[in-house]
Amino acid sequence: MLASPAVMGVSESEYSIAQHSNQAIQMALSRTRTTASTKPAATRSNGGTLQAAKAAQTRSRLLEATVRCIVKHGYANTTTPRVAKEAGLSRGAMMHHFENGAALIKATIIELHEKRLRAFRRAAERPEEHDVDTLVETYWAQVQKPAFIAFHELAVAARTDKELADILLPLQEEFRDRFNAQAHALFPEWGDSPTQFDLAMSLSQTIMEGMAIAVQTGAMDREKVPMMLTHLENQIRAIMPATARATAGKS
Amino acid sequence: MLASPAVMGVSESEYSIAQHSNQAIQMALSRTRTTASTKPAATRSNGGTLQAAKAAQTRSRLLEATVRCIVKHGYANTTTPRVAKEAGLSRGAMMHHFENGAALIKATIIELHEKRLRAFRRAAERPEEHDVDTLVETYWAQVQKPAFIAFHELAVAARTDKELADILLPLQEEFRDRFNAQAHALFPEWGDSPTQFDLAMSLSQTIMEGMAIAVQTGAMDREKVPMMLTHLENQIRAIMPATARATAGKS
DNA sequence: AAATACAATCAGTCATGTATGTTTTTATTA
DNA sequence: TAATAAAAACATACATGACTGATTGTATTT
Repeated sequence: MLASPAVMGVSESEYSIAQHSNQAIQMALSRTRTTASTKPAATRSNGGTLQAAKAAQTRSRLLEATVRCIVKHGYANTTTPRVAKEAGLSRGAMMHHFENGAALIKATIIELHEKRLRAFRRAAERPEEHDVDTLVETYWAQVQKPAFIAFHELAVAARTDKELADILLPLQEEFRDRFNAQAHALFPEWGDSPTQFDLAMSLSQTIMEGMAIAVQTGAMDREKVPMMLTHLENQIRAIMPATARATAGKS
Repeated sequence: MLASPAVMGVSESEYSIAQHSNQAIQMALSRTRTTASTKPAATRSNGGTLQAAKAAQTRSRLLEATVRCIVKHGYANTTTPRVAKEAGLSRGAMMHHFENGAALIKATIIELHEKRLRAFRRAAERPEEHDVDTLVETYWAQVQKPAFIAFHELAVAARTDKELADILLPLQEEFRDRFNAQAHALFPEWGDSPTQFDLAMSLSQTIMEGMAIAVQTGAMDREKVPMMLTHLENQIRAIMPATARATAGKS
């Protein structure tokens, strides 16, 4: 709706730059290739052949470019030419790896989803940082990263885009479930208080995700964040069952 | 990006229906006109002339249609032909009232902004309903209405759209200020506890707005809403200064 | 040589802004 | 007061630019 044509049109020179950087990447890849033949397992993760490795790398570059585009320009302005440019590839080459835009988006969503779950798992694998404060700050850091921003951008778009919703909603449900499972593993002490646990989890997610969006969209001042996080931490400790308070609480 | 061309094309018949309903409205307006000449102040709110009333009505129809489009199809798919169709008007007629898409969006934002503030003021003007529970439920009802959904849709789009941001961000700041002023008027008892007041306000907005978005986008189950609202209400009462607890609290 | 990665080009569709008609309302005056 | 010119509301048509999917062509790998 509100997009001035002059701004939309990308200059020819910019395209050339992209093409140029593309060639640079190609050269770098060629060099990698010659050395890679001696250690196949490292780069040849997929089919074992060189082309497969190249394809996998290009695919991954495209997915990363898609996420960058969504974060920088929004989902609506993430067009196939733009992603190709961002990846330093021609659109034709891109269409070779993903038969259409929908395929690219779908692959990106799945990749994003797994990225978020991996990040969450890594956080869980640090038993020395299982106190409430650290976990809150860790999740707060997460919701400010590109993966979450892109995910929210997609979630908003999916509200009015059935095709997107069909891909995204099942994944969101899976994320919620796995998120909950991880959280249970993190806090075995809450096992006998499922209601409180549920409240603490919902509260954490709502406040931190809501705040991240509010700050991103200018609905809230950044200055209020520390106050809110501190309050949330205290709240979680207050909700916590007395048995757990000794192990995970600090206050 | 992900929009199948077949779905995008709107059938001819739908357009005809819009045209027809348009004529119906015109006829209704004509009838109003003959009677309106006896009581000019009612319908001729603007310049006093009949055309002015007609223009105002059409303008308002266009703004409402824009909001409906944003809510139904998302900001990105809110195109000028779509809005015109939704309003039952030709695109040319629409361009007569708003010289371009930007003007329409800007007017819509201002209208939305004032609508939200009016709704908030109405809530404030009921001294009999100034207890915490009622206020929370009132605001919760607000953030589920089209005005808030559209506003969020615009806020997300503005993150990556400078032109939109230039219109929206100043208005958002104004909204925050007016919102705060209204809230102060609502709770004079908190006057001597600005820090607590700030926390209670931020908490309320973050939780309810965040939850509304989360529910809308499928990130959260609707079932968890009552639990969260109850908790928020209790929280506000806990944060409240002791002097106020007697008047506005229910415990 | 067959297949795969990649590039370039084309036709179709849609949105945007603008220019040009048509009808209705308002103002003016005979 | 009836006729009419000016203005405003509304409709239609056109030119431009962008994205999409598809086709065709080239170089590299197997």
